[in-house]
Amino acid sequence: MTTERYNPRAVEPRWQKAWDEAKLYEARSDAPGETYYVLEMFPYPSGRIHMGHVRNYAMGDVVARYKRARGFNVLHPMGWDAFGMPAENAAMQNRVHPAKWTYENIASMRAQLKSMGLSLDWSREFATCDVEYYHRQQMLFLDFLDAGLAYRKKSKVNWDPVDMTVLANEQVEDGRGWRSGALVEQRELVQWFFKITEYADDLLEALDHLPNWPDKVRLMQKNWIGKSEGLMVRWQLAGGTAPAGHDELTVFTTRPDTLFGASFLAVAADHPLAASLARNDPALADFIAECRRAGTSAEALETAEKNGYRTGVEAVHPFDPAWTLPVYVANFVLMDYGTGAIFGCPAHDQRDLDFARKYELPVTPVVLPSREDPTVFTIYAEAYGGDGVLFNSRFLDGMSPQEGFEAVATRLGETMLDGAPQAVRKVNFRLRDWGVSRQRYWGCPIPVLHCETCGVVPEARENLPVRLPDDVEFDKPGNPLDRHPTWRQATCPRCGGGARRETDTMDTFVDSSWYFARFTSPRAETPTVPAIADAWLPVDQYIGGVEHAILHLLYSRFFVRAMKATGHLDLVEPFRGLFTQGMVVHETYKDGRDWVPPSDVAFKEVDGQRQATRVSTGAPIEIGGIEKMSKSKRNVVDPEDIIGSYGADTARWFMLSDSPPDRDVIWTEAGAEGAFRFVQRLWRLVGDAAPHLGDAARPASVTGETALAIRKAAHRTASGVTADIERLGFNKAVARVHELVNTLAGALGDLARSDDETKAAAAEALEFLVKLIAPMMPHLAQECWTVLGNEDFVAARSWPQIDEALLRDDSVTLPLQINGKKRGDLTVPADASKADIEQAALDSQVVRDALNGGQPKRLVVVPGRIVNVVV
RNA sequence: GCGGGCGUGAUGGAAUGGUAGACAUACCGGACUUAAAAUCCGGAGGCGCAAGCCGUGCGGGUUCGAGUCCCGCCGCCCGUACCA
Repeated sequence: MTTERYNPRAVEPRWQKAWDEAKLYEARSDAPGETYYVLEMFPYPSGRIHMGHVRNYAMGDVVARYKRARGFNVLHPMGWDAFGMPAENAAMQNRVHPAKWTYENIASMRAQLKSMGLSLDWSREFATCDVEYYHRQQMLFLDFLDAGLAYRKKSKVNWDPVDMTVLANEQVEDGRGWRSGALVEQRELVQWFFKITEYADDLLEALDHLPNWPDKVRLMQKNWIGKSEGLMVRWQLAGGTAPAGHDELTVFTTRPDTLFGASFLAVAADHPLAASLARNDPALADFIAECRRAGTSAEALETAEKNGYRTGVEAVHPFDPAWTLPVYVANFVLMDYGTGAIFGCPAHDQRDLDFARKYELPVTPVVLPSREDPTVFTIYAEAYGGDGVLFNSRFLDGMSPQEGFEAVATRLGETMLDGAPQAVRKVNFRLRDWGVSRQRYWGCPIPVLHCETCGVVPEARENLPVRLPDDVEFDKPGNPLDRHPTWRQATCPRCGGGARRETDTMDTFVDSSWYFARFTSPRAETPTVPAIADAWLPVDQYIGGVEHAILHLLYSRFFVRAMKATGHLDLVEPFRGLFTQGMVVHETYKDGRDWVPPSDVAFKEVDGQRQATRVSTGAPIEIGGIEKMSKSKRNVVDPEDIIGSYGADTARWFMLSDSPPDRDVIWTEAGAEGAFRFVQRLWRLVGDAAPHLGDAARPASVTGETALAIRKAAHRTASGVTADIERLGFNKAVARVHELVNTLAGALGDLARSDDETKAAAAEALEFLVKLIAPMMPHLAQECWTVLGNEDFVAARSWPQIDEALLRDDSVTLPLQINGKKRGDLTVPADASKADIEQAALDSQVVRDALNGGQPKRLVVVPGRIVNVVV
């Protein structure tokens, strides 16, 4: 009778091996069923998986297994985002070749992932540093080059002096390199770019057609692309005040309606006008130099005082030749946005207002908020950025800002200056082209050559791949490819003369921008097989961390557009559904100034207070905040330890329990133990019941009360779990399974002496239970499945068939409220009419007491929900 | 600054505008045990002997009915920033 303890250490590897041998999870594009592509963001092979991976892949695996059970033809692959700096750092520190380091890491992480029992198609595995992969990436690069989507230009770049490489704007955070944390310098270099701005509008527009993306991510992308519609306005510079060659100044504005509130113009320190003026003005030259210095330091940006230098140049107002405004050089104007020049309207822009107050410039309000008196409305310390009616604005008076915008655009558009309109409409984007050149070794070589006679020449396609040389030294900082004795020497495919190889490699974000497409034909000679890619893509459900909300997702969205333009697939968006999961966090512990790992901390309860001591020394421990697991805080729990002691199913179950998947989950030892206890409890339930189920035929309908209750519980749980998984509400699905187990544990206690009908209901309920947990705890489910007398894989079986009739009750108990407060229950037949329920309510004792013989003021009946009597 | 999200028991969290606190963790009591662990049964928002009253950050509002919707505050978290 007593079931033996479930031993995951024996069971889990056994089934993993069996699944492997059966090739259970290998996907075929010609298999029956509608395709479904589930993908979790592939890992960087750092060497060990962490709890964040466990959570991410557990979620994806639930979706994959669930969809498979629903009859979908599921693709669920895994690979490695394997190029990047850490491998080179390891090479420099430990004198190990990046390739060796990377592939060894991959081997150990693959073993760790396999111990999780994920339903992955490992036959499609690749690493982005495999030559077979970066070969195809080079093919894509050449196609992009042909299509004008890749190009070279000299540009000011963000130079990371520690990593000795260029960074994209996206990779600079607060003026520091995203990886090294070093202050970024500006340098002029010739770089390779992808023309992501070509699709700026489309990338923005298409966000509205991604309903299965989190609003948050769509918004972040929208802000990043930063579209603004405005006017390029040409201002004449007053004769005699401006240097030769500067007759006018063009300004970009999104608020031409506030033109009559303008009180100054300002140009960036790098603006050509500023440069011209500085030649004869040492004080201005000093000011500009100071701006540049401040511009590169992050602290200066933080404190950000608005500083300006009055140049003496005067600009003529576009609508009034007699009205001139001073032109400043200002530290807050950016050369690389718009035209590098602005007009300031202090009343309606806080930054302009701060500037105007500092330099005592006029502040004229031109937008009147509703219900304000135009004769007294005054701007004090805060600019007014809201809507209203234009005033103090001559011919614009009385218009809305939108009407004002149009009126100014029209009038200035018709005003000709030197044969060109004084203003034209212009759409500006914050988004810049994507600089992909990296001065690193461990990346995909850019397949071009520099020929002395032909210039920049793409490598011939038949000469691909351009392989990374193995024999490189990492004893000095910088790019080892530059120092390689022979690798750079090549032959120009155009003229046959000597040429020098490009030594830049591609940003590793390029590698991850199309891997999801490669998974559809991972061994193809071409980057994709379009027909197959189009059959699988887009990815139906993509799951990963929100930290990739902008960069990786935006680059991938660009890539499918560029790949479509070059004929590699026919796709609008890469990811139909996106889910961003929360982090795994853990308490921190401190012994004095030292961080202490959780494994070295023991707890006890003293007077209701949790106290901690250090196991190794007995020292008292201070319990700190709950933070993201990190090496520096030492609050890391190693999945391998957890899987080794509790098993993969326990780790998976705990990761799915309790916390909503988009929020952070706190890893606790108690929580893990609780999950393990549940594993054992479920195992006992199935094991104890299995011998008594017999082969009782499953009746079409049941009459016994217990049997019916069992069936209802099973079908209702199945229905609820189905809905929860569809919405990725894993924590709720877990709660429902708990409920079912609680119910069954009570109902099946005396199964040996039950009638056949009850035994049959129990058999069905246990089958349901096992199928419902199978996506989350596949090993336990399979072991239970076997105990229930099955010889096949539960993972290959279909999802429980739900009998809708069992979801309904014959009678329902409604809460009975008096004046909105619950005063009793009312049990009525499920099909009772509204009138019947009303009558039943009026007949009830509580209502009669409350009415005291009178009539109710109102009677609210929501069938199936509630009854409310207002007296 | 701007944008977004969130505030519910001791804790993680449930709750299409309809019985607030499902489920779990921790806790308390009981059974089993020489004992402990495991397991099983039971308890539990607060106040109150009870009837009952009060309870979802605070203050208003809409509604028969508000954790949920609206307005105004407070607090925390995340993203982002001289973007004209």
